[in-house]
Amino acid sequence: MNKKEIVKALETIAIYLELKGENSFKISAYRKAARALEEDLRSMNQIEHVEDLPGIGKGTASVINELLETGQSSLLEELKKEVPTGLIPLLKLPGLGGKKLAKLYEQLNIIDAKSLQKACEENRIQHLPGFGKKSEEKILSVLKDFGKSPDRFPIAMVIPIVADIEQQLASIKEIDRFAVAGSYRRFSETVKDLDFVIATKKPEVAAEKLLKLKHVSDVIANGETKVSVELIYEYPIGVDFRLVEPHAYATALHHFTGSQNHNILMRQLAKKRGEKISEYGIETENGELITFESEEEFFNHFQLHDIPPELRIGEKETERFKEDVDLISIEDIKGDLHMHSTWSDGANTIEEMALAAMEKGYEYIAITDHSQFLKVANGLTPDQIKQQREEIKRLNSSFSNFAILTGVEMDILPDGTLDFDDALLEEIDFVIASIHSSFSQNRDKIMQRLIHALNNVHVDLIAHPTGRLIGRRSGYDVDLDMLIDVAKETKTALELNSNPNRLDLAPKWLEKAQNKGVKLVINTDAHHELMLEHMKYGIATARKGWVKSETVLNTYSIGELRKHLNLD
DNA sequence: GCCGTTTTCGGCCCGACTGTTTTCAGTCG
Repeated sequence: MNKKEIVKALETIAIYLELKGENSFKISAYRKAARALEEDLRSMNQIEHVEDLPGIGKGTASVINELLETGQSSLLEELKKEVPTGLIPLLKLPGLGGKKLAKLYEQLNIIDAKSLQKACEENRIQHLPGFGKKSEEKILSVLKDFGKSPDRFPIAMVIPIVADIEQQLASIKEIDRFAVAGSYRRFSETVKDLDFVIATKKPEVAAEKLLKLKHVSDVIANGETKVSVELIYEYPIGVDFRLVEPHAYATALHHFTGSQNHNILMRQLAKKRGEKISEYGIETENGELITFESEEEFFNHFQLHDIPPELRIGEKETERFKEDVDLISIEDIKGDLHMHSTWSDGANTIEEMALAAMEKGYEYIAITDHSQFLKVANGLTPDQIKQQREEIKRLNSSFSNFAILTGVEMDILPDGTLDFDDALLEEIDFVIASIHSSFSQNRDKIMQRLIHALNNVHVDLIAHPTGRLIGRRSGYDVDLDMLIDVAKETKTALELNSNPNRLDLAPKWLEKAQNKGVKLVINTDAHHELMLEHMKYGIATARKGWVKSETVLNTYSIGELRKHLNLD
């Protein structure tokens, strides 16, 4: 059994224990053990004694060892016999947790959604202790929408929603300051709901106005400090607003940004010092409440450097940020090396793209229109590439302190060959190779295609290496460890595509690539001048992978870049 | 179930809201 399967088994055990209404610390012990395994970089056969990992003790170690030896867990098998499988999806219903479901199973023999609905309709639930008429009505109503809308939303889908909410919040005059928090602020790939922290001296008035926001379809909670609503855009999405007094804004923002596990780490840290963290501030031993102007000051209080939201994952950040951590930031970016113009499927001319890039303070861009194979995107023929070079030459002569590199995003064809021959590629400043076809080929064939491209001396970059679209398609079957190794051998860079639908490569692989000495390029793949703005999403993703600016080619000055690409 | 410079028992992050109670359990983040 491999690590992934063991982690899955431990998590499944935790779910079953939850459904039995077990002690919550016991449940989280199994989850902790699963996390401990996941975080350890070694594979199962490289770990000699699992018990040595923090968070794994006698009990969970014996489960792990049994899984390793027999491929089964007697505990899990036993639990499966005791607890009906149909209860598991019901844990996702809002308002129903393990304890309540355990009660429903024991008292009314409810084993799945169907029997739960029946019991509600027959009014058998309202008589149970701890339940009432309202609980019954609520369960019926959540059952109705069960499974209708997606579990989590891809980040790209909620970006415009957040912008819309922010715009409305800005117009409420009782709100002093506000910010989006939660997994959106941490820039997770997908988010379940949205959180906003609001500083106000008039919480009642502000709360009232929040209930009148556009798209509000339901009010989930309406308290003094928390307003929870459902908004309907394409799908219904939950939005929590937390109202705090202005002086508590920084600690509240930290608290509601999370992650949950990051907060636990911070609170454990505080506890060791005899202090207590809550959203309202830090309570010292003598009962004094300290608040802060900024999150940075809050972290400094614990002798930590400012931990950016993207890295608040609850793993090693409280250790690593004892020191100053060198991470890439948006100011380091000096150019963008993947974008399209009206020559293929872009919306703006080359000149417009260049002007927009200058506006952002860049030193250079590369124009990388599609190659001839990609007919749907109006891919360029060799002749057109040559004509385009003339236009770029003309434009360059009119610029001072800015350069356009000639480029192409060349298709790696289904048979593994490249769309242009070497003689043409030789003349192009920046050559990107990428896959846009035959996604369903097996791993061997996909790797054969990628490796052929990597081995071509003219290819400078592999774009969106996995082809994934977050929440929509998983991409083609790439052996990423092998891709990284071959990229290192051939001195080819790998792309971090900043388009929020892609974010490809993902942070874990960026970290691996950087550790192996592979260079990265963070590009927007803009098809419109406004999409040059997507760079910030790439930066956030890079920071999640602990990427340093020296790893990233488009932090180089134009001189350094030309030298690296052997253009002079 | 895990853990230990308040150690082998008794804690385990902390608080808001709801719906049930009549002081609190369960759920959620």
